[in-house]
Amino acid sequence: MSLSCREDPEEPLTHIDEPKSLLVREALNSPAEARALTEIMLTIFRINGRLLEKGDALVRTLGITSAQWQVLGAVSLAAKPLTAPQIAEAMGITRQGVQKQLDRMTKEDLFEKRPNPRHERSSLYWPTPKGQQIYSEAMRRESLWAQELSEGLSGPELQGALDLLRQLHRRLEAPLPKEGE
Amino acid sequence: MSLSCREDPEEPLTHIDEPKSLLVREALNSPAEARALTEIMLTIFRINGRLLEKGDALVRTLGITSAQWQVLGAVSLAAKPLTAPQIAEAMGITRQGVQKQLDRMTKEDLFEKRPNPRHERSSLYWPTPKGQQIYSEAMRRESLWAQELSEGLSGPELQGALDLLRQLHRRLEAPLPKEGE
DNA sequence: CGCCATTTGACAACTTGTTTCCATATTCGT
DNA sequence: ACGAATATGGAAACAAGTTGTCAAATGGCG
Repeated sequence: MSLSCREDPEEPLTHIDEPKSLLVREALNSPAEARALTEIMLTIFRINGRLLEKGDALVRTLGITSAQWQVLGAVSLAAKPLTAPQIAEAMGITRQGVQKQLDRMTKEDLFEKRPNPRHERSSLYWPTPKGQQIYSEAMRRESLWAQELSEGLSGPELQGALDLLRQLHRRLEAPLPKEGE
Repeated sequence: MSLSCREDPEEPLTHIDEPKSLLVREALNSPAEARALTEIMLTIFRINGRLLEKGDALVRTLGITSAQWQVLGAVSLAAKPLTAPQIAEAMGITRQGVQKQLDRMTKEDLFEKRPNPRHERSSLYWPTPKGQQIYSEAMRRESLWAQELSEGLSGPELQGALDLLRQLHRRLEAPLPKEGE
């Protein structure tokens, strides 16, 4: 949280060669659009980190983590019981990761397993009344927080940013061309 | 990657009660700005996931992970050798996490330890020529990728989205009010 | 100078999620 | 109906990061 060892930024210590020059040269060669997009990507990383912090803090006193909140949200949004792989697909993470959260939340009486008529081993999961109550309280808090956070932001600008981000997301989802692996 | 078990979305399976109604009610109570912001946050989560995938794929054939790329970037941006805690501060993670990456990369001849005149045990780290070369190639690939990805996107819209995201980031950084913990 | 709080490195345990491997269940083509 | 391809769960290993503990180094203050 603090750099006690080298506060003053100018004194030249031991340095021999400078990769920075390469970084700068590459950046200047790019068109403005690509540079803006790179900045957007970096900002998304930073915001993502902050959002995870805030999200965890928001639901901590409900006894869940934001990962568990997300699982509750995926099932609630589907409005019907889902299997672990279905939830994983909806959340964009692996089924094993989802399964761990489901196991924990089932043990904590937030989810219940139901027999799946379509599959002998792959149970369906549905929130218990306790799980539903916790989820709705989480959503209430999120809603209040979003209202506070959006205070004074321009509606059209928000919508414009959302449109662009969705476009970006669409461009990112399809191709993963193996990169000469 | 595919939901084989429940493709048809309409057939009512076993469901008893519906938290969805709560979700929808909350959403409709919120002003449009808050709803757009919530959508932006969800989209950021999704884009973040895709970006991490792509970033890893981009540098995989260079023999580094995106975490290591980030460490190289932090030191290159500073343009002088840094200690592990300084890099951690710059990256927003803990010094132990950075130290793990530094240890690995030092072993792989991507970083070299230099004696720190200010501290007997806390070494300075600087990329070796090999590390510099790998980093500059990573940046070259990133630049090409960003150009490709930004193709056809409107410059002003990109800039507008960036401005809004930065504003959002600024609003997210300060207050973490403990939430009645 | 000496005490003491802070910083740091080293180490270990834990968390969250991914990957890999295997055994079983399911689906689909013939 | 049979067999192959695909899904699935479970366990184990791995990856990246956090937290906690301890000892050594540093720096400030009386």
